[in-house]
This record gives sequence, structure tokens and C-alpha cells, in this order.
Amino acid sequence: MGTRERIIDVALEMFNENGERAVTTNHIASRLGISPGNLYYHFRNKQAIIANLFDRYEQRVLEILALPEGRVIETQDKLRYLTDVFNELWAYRFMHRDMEHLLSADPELHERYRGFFSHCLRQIENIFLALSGAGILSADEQDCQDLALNTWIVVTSWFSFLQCNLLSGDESVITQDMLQGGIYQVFSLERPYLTPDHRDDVLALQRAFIPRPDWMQRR
Amino acid sequence: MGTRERIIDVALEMFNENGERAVTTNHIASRLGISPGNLYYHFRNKQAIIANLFDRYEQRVLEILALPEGRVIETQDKLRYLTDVFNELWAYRFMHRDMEHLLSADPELHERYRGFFSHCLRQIENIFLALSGAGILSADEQDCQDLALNTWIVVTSWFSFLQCNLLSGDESVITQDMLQGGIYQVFSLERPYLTPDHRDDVLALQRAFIPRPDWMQRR
DNA sequence: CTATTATTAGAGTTATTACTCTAATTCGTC
DNA sequence: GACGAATTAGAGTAATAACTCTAATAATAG
Repeated sequence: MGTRERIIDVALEMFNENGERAVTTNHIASRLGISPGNLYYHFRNKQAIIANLFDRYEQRVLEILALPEGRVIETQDKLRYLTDVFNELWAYRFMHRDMEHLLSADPELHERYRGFFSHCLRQIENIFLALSGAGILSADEQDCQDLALNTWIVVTSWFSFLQCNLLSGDESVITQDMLQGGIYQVFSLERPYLTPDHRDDVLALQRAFIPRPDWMQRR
Repeated sequence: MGTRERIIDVALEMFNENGERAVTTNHIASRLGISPGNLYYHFRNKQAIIANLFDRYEQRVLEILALPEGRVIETQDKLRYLTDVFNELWAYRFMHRDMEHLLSADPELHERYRGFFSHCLRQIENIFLALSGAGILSADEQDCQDLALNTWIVVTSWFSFLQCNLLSGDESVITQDMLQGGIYQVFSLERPYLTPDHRDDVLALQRAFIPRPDWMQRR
């Protein structure tokens, strides 16, 4: 693997561990065992590394969110969407953590991010509309729009939420439970919209695949 | 007003404008027209200023979230809760923006924040339970727990969401619309749970008080 | 008025960070 | 193996940030 790729990989790893703010270019070079000069040979500056990571992230998420071609959407699809998105989000979790700063430091990236967001939001909305069309949900257009935005917010905030509210200082371990907690939480958004015909089936399916993690049942 | 209070006020102002990361103690002192030494006479370090701001924030929010004493909860209560909380959140918006870093830099604050969170979450849950008890919502215990967590996430992420996705670079102006957008969004969480008896009334009330802002109707 | 304490100024320190520059080394190709 | 280009090392720089130190000034009490 080339030096350029290794820089990106290690940068991602370190950003996720400690946040972009705490990771300097020298740290990255040092962990790689290369010189800072070498790093700057491959990247004009720190922002360029970040922009590159955003490229990867954006591409992966857009792939995941594409609607199934030539067939009707099913409940399993929703589950797959969420699992894949959450996994991807976990892999790039520093991004939403430090998003506001990253964007304010790089107007071009900010512009791209806005495009990414509105694409995603439309896509999420389409998924809800498709679920309604398939008779799984009973939600009108406005419901779907609101569901989509709530979904975006919960999904993109989930790992920050975990970090701030549940994990204590050191342990930065993500358990499968925590991922599932996020998925459960997103499903809870659509739960009241399930049609009587599908309600029991879907709920049973969800309970099987995404049981409510223990730690979510406080008291 | 004493120097100590002026430092806190100006720090809050500047943190909100540019984020805690971009505001140095020297900047704060400079805008106040005092020396850095003077600032450090009043505060041991930057974290102490932040911890102090958190004190204020925590106290105000807990006051706001208290349940009404000696009477049944009404729809207007919920509206007041949200308006007040959002105003307070706006006043301290740097906090949730940079929360993850602030907490990782100050374990003691992290501990306090976790307490604050669980208190708030319980309180929010109680509000939903009270609304259910009053026959306004039809939501069981688990629904209320899930609603509470979704509410917390949407509320605490709202201003970051705006900054990243809707505002372009310079304009950091918050319009009343944007606050209302957040309130609308939180109401959309409970909308499907409204009982038939109250549904029309509540929706009419909400439409009057928190119309969906124009910019939320994309396309 | 004096002694003590609280407050402030402002220069200075230490550490860090993003980034540059030059010289060396490796690599691919003929 | 020679030659140009790509890659790398590593010392160095300029800027910045958090914080310290000392001395001066104000405020207060007796």
C-alpha cells in the first residue's frame, strides 16, 4: 500500500480515537514512522487529508442509501440500510463529531457537505415514502419529511451522544450493543406509523434483530 | 458588574460566535480590555471558565424542566418547555457544539454532565408520561422512554444541525424561524401519538404557534 | 494614615503546531 | 549503470496558546 493511502488510513484511525482537534500532522507522521516532510509531500495540508476522508465517506454512504432497483422495498431493506449506515458512520465517527469546525475551516467542504446532506435527506425521505407505498407505514408526505429529518439527526448524532452520555472517560470501546441501540432508536421513530396489517410482524422482526439493549432501560 | 462576571459573559459571547476552539484566553482578555494576567487572576484556567458556564446552563435548564406543581400538565406547558429550552440552548450553543472535546478534557465535568443528562432525560420522560396520563398522548412507557431520548437528541443537536446544513459560512444569524424549526421538529416526534380526542385541537394549536418554517419545505 | 489584601498590567515562558526547505535516497527506464 | 523524477528524512521556522511572574495600583480595615 502506498504512503498516501497509509497516511489516510492512519489519520482516520487517529482522528476517530482522539478527535481531529487532538491529532496533529506530526502525530500522524510519527505513528507511521515517516517524517512530517514526507506527509506534506503527499498532502498540501491537514484539511486536504480530511477532505479526502470525506470523499471516501460520502461515496460509501451514497452507495448504501441507493434504493433497491426494480423491486418493491421491504422491511429487511430498512434494516440493512441502517446497519450499513451505522457501520460506516462508526468508521468515520470523528467526522460528525467535529463537523462544525471542519466546515467552518473549509468553505468548499461546507458547500459539498450541504449537497451531501440534501441528497441523503431526499434519499431517506424516499425510503419512507416507499415504505408507505408498500403499505408498511401509514405516513403522509409531511410525516415522511419529518421522519427523514429526525432520522438524519438521530443517526448523525448517535456516536457523539454515546461518547458524551454513556461512555466514561477511557473506554472508547464500541460494543455491538451500542450500534444496535442507535438502530433501535431510529426504528422507534417509525414505530407509531406502522400499519395494523404489518405492525405485529415488523415489531416481532425488529425485536428479533434489534433487541433493545440493556443499558437503554434505565432505572 | 465585576470583572469575573464580565469575563464569563464575554467568554460565552465569543465561544458562541466562533466556537470554544477558536477563542483563546488572550482573545477574551483583549476584547474585555484587560490583561491576560488579570483573567488568570480570576480563573485558574480556561476550563474553569467553561465549567462556570456549564453551571449556569445546567441550573437554568433544570429550572425550566421542572414539572408544574399541583396541577395537570397541558399542551401549552409543552410549548413553553420547548420555547424556553431552545432559547437557553441558543444562549449556550457552543456547549453542545464542542461537548465531546470539553468533556474529554475535563473528566470531572464529564461526570457532572452525565448526571445532568440522566436528570433531563427522566424529566422529559415524565413530561411525556404526564401528557399520556392527561389523555393527550397515547403512548406506553416504552414509547415515552424512546420519545424522551429522541427529543433529547434532536434538541441538543439542533443548532449544530442548522450550522452545518443550512447556514452558509458567514451568516451566523439565528432567525426566529430557525428556533421554531427546532420546536416544530420536536413536536413532529409526538404527533403520531396524539389521541383522536385531542389530535385536531393540538395540531391546530401547533400550526398557529409553530408553523412549519418555509425553509423546511424543500423542493 | 498605614498595613494588608484584592486587583490589575504586561512582559515573558514553555510548549505545541502547522508547515517549509534542503539535501539525500530510492525508483523506474533506457 | 546513468539519469531524471518521485519520494523521503529531518532539521528548522513562524505563529500561536495557555499560562506564569513580578511589580504596580486600587480598595479596605483598623
